[in-house]
Amino acid sequence: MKISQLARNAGVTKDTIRHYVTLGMLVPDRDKSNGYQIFEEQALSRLNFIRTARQLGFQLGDIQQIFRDADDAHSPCPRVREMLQQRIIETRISIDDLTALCNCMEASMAEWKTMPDSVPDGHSVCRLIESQIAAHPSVSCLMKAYDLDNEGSSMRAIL
Amino acid sequence: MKISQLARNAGVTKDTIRHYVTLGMLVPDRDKSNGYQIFEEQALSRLNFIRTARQLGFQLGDIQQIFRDADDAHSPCPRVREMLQQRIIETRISIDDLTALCNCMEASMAEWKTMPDSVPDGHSVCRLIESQIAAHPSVSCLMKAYDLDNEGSSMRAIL
DNA sequence: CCTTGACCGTGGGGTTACCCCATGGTTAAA
DNA sequence: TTTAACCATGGGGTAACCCCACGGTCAAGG
Repeated sequence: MKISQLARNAGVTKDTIRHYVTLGMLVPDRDKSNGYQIFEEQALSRLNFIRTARQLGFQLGDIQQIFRDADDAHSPCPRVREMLQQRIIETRISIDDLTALCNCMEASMAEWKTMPDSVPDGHSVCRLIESQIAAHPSVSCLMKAYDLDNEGSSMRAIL
Repeated sequence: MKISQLARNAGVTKDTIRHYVTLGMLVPDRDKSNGYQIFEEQALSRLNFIRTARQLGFQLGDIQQIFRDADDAHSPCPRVREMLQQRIIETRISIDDLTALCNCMEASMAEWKTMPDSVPDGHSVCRLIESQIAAHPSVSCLMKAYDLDNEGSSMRAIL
């Protein structure tokens, strides 16, 4: 199989395949006459594996590690379980962060409903955004979103 | 103010400030004797503005546009309202995507509870992940997460 | 006066998972 | 034989920085 056919079969772009080849995640044979990459059926399984793992939240580095484990005849499964658990935790944090962001944005939109458009002068660029700059600037937005205390010290400890 | 003091006052790194300077978002004076960057009080307001806008989900490119508007004495506010609305939509989509991913990961973890660790052979790398490769591979995971139909044609249209 | 440590600027590479372009060679069909 | 489709390679770009190294500058203590 040449690269275009593999790409079609796997539903990825040629660039993606080339990227995996440079990372050593796919190792094609070469047609000696012209240097073309020749992929076996196994490459398709690998691509399916990679796609599935990526859908599960694994990064390419993780997947490379899994392949290395497998090449050493070690079971990658314990590591896979650990990594997935970690990804779940990270993903939950991302969701919480984005939810806080969304709340923050919606609160701002609501506040802005009653505010006029300002013309910038030397001191002000955009009063809408400036209205959101608070006394404890580094934590104000998240404090709003999370409804934390006024002092914000616990939050600052986290940040 | 020199860069370190500005960084301390604003709660960002020197590299961040340098980054903004190269993007033209901050324009320091120069000490002619040694070339050091000299920042005025206004730079601090700008950094607060940038941080707040970033917390609201704006990208640096958006913020540059806002600054350009303000420099032209146009009110950036209408654009800011539009952009924030768009960011809210995008953020909601991201949250939905991550939630689907999280459901997918948790479903896999649950399925794997009863599965043993496999030793890799020529055909299998990790049976845990391979158990998730489905008949319609490009949509299987999202289909599960969204509980879509078996055929998956509508999903494929989206992808 | 000299040393030492903290500061400064510049330039370059790295991160993630690719995408896009240009160049030049190859192949298969008409 | 032309021509369109394919191939490899190399390089640059994405977002928002972080980190390192090199070499110059400055201020305080001995």
